[in-house]
Order: sequence, then structure tokens, then C-alpha cells
Amino acid sequence: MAETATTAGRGANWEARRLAIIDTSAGVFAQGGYHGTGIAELCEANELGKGALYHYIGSKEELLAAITDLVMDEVLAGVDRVIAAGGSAAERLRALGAEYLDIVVRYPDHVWVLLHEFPALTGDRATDFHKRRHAFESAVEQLIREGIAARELRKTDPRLAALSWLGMHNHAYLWLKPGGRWSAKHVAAEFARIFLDGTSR
Amino acid sequence: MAETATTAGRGANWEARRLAIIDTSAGVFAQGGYHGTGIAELCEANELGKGALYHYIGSKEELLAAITDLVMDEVLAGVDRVIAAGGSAAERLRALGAEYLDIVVRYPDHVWVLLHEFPALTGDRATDFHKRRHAFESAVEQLIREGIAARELRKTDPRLAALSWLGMHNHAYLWLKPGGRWSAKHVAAEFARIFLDGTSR
DNA sequence: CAGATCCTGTACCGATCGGTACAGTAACGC
DNA sequence: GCGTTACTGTACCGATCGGTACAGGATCTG
Repeated sequence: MAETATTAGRGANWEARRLAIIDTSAGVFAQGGYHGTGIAELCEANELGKGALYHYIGSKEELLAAITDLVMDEVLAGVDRVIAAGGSAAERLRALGAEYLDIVVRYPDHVWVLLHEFPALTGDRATDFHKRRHAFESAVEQLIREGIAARELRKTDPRLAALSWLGMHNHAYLWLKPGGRWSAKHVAAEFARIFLDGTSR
Repeated sequence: MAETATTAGRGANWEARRLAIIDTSAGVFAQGGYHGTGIAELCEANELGKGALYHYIGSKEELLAAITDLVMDEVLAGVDRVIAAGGSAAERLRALGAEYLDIVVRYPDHVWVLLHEFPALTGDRATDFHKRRHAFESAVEQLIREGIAARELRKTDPRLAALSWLGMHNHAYLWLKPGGRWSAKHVAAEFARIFLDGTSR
């Protein structure tokens, strides 16, 4: 569904190799930027000739889309899990933050590429991406709306509250790294506390 | 100081023309990305030949640095104003948020370029940028530390609290636009409320 | 008016851009 | 063993990359 390249008629480990290329290339893009990285660089990083590389990726932009799709798949799956789990609005916001920051830690390069290079997507790939991104943001806003309706949260502009929640969590891709100072769980708990209870004494 | 290109020995309105080029080019970079934008595109946007353009900008990267410097000058000036004004930690955080979001609205393209393309800076320009960015982030953290010391804010990890504050406000460059749904003042007030008091009822 | 200085377009540079064509090799089904 | 298909490196494409050289025009200073 999120896949542009078809798997049909491919060898047994075509898909596996493709995934490996996507992961490796995410690191290269995260380092040098999408436009700043040449095909030759990708070939070197993947230890492949141009012919072989193109056999797996189709085009440079398709490779970028594969990286962003991979992250968005995880994010939207996290949203579904949280919604399915139920609970109060506060509990679900807490859980969604933990899911999201977990993805940031597990895919630091992919997330960096997603957040920095999504404007390079064009045509259908761009609209698809925006649709899925909007779905995520709407889910957060909806959670807040429900919290307000249930009198669990105070009356606020839900869109603005969602944007502040998203800002806090999105920004983490810049400093939250695997093996770093904080765990995703810890940061998520702290952020939930700040978002819900504030920092005032 | 933040200027690499020297003004010495230039004509009367060399500096003015240079600033106009910086502003125009910020829009082009915001649209197509730094690496994604060619010199030819910049020439067209500025209605200048290559010779004329290079007479003002020195190099493509210097142009990028000029854009980021312009924003950082404003941001650090805002920090100084807020520190000079005094007041409680909460008041100063509120004021700093308003200053920052005001810059986001006044320089939407420049801020976009800054936050998206700063990794393209190299050498001294990169270290300079990181130094100034760090100064800003430290100021926020210091404000929070003081708030905790004064028992105005509850005991929290000040670094993590600062990162959440920065995330909320940095993220605004994606959706806060001049003439848009909200004013900078309004968003700043709302964000301060969320950061200080939370969203819980 | 002379001379210097600032400004600007044109032509051009070697390098690299993303992408394709294709021949050759390896692995597989039969 | 044969034919087919999957895979991969090399050579090459036109276009564009960022940047420079330079001559002539414009403008200012005396």
C-alpha cells in the first residue's frame, strides 16, 4: 500500500536487500541531506554499482519515499494501538508520546530524514505523505478534544494544544538518541507531565 | 561580527542590495531547499546575472550563513532584552516566547531555512552557528533553573523542560504564518499557559 | 574631460548530477 | 544441459552543478 515498487516477480531476498539499502541510505541522507547526497555516494555506502542500486530503488525519490513511509507506517500503527487500548485521554496521550518517542529512538536517521527532507517529495508521493501526516496530527488533536469533552482537560484551543504537544515530541529527533542520556520512556513520561500538569509549582 | 563579507570599500547601497538579495534568496531556499536550489535559480529570482550576484554574496554558503545570522542576531537580541527587562521566571519565559514567535512570523522564510538547512553550514560557519544556537538554548534552560531555585517552578530536570519549551516554540515555524489564523502574541500566551500550568483540569 | 572604481552580463570551466542501456554472469527450474 | 530469469558492473548520456575570468558599461571623483 505504502509501497510504490512492487514485489511481484522478484527473487526471494529482493525485499530484504531493499530494506537493507533503505536503512543504510537513511543514514547517508541524514548525514548529507537528500539533495546534498549523490547517487554515487549511495552506491559506495551500499557497496553496490549504479545498476544494482537502481535495480532495488527505482529512483532516488522513491528511496526517500520508502524511508518516510517506513516511519509513517510505524507512527500510524502506534496511533491504532493507542486508540485500541482505550483509557482516559491523559493515559492515551501518555501512551502515544511513548510510542512516538520510541520510534524516534529506534529510527533516528529515518526520522531525521522524514522531518528534514519531506519537502523534496513531489506529486502523489507528496500528497500521500501529507495525508498520513495529517492523520497523525488529527489523532492527537482528537485525543485532546475528547479530553476536554470529558472534562478531563481544561477548555483550550485543541488545535493549538495539539500543535504544542506535537512540537515538544517532534523536536526530540534532534537530541534523543539511542544509548543517550535519557530513555524514550523517561522523556515521554516527563513530557506528559509537563503537558498535562505544567511546570509551575 | 556575524558578517563574513566586509562592507569596506563598497558603494553606498551595496549593503542594502545585499540585504535585499538575502531576503529574496531566503524565500527561494525555503521553497526548494539549499542544495536543491541552483545558482541560476537565485539569479533569476534576484533578477541578476551570475557576476552581479557573486559580487554581493561571495559564495552560496556565505549566502546561507547570512540568512541564519540574520535570524540568530534577532533571537539573541531578544534574549538580551528579556534578561534586561527582569521579572519573575514565568514572566521572562512568557516574554521570551513572545519575542521568539514574533521573529518566526516576521521572518518565516529565514527561520525555515535556518531550521532546515543549518547542517549545510561547514567549518567556522558551522561552529559559529552552533555556538549561538547553544547560547539561546542555554538561556532558556537558565531561566528555568532560576525559576526552580526561586521555588516558582516545581523541581524538574531543567534541561528536559527547556527542550520541551524549545520544541513547542521551534515547531511553530511550520504553521505560524503572518496573516494566519493566530497572532504570535496569542500563540505565545497560550504556549506559556500550557508550559506553566499544563492542560489538565 | 580624464581616470579610477563599482558594478554587471557573457562565456566558460571541470566536475558532478540523476538516470539509462546493455552486456555479461550467476542461479534456478526443468 | 538448456533456457530463463534475476542480478550487477561499466560505459555513457545530456543537463546542471558552483564558481571564475573578464571585458565593457555605468557612475563617481577630481
